[in-house]
Amino acid sequence: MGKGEYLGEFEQIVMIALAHLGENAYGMTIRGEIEKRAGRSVSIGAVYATLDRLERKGYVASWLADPTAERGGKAKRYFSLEPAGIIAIQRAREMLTNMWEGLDWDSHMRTL
Amino acid sequence: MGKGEYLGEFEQIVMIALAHLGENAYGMTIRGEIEKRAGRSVSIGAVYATLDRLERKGYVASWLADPTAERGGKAKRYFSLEPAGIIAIQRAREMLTNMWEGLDWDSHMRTL
DNA sequence: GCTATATTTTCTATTTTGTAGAAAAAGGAC
DNA sequence: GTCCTTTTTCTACAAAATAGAAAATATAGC
Repeated sequence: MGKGEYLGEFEQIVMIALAHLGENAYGMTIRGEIEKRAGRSVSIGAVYATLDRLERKGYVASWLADPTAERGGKAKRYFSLEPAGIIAIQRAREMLTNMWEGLDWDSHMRTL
Repeated sequence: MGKGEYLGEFEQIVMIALAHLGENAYGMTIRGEIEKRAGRSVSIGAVYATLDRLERKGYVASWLADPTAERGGKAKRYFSLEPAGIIAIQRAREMLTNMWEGLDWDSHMRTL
């Protein structure tokens, strides 16, 4: 895609989920947030692969947390939005808004 | 992607452009509409590749027109949205709306 | 008819995204 | 130490995005 200039569909979804979760964003909660809001099941592998790509692009940051004493398990890796990521997701949103703007959608509804 | 269950980012853009253009949607005008609204330059190859994919999925239909006497050139291939396409693009829009809904975006603006 | 020119679509190749799911880590409980 | 539980890693592959040169094909002029 040129050089990854624009956010893909799933990348957008992941970033918005991150924004909603705030301090509590890590693999499993991110996946849950997406399933809840988008009403769409996603594999955990898809979430991490996307998160890794987003991190490489400088849109999100991650760090390992100390293991909490909740009940065992590997340490969580938390994620947060980086300034560049916030700009990117805003841009993606605006672009879509501009695309939809002024559409006389009803004229297409006849076909339904 | 499962089995192409969801629309990709550019697929959405192309379909919305199609909706705006109505009767006058063919390769070149679609590309122009995207550049105008999304403010993003796209190669003609990207447009057609996406249109072909969308047609294979049954989201858009296309047909060759008689060559108009405007000034030579190959016959135009017009495109239009199919009912299934309209449903798909609506769904994609709703999904994104649900993702954005209720986001306390300001709390993230601090970083900017 | 031939040539130049304009318009639009095709084709080919490659990179980036999207996706799944099994395997690996690693801490707590007993 | 062995067995759960939670979470991340890894591997492999399918689909989407993208570019741009090449091919088609019609009109105009001579």
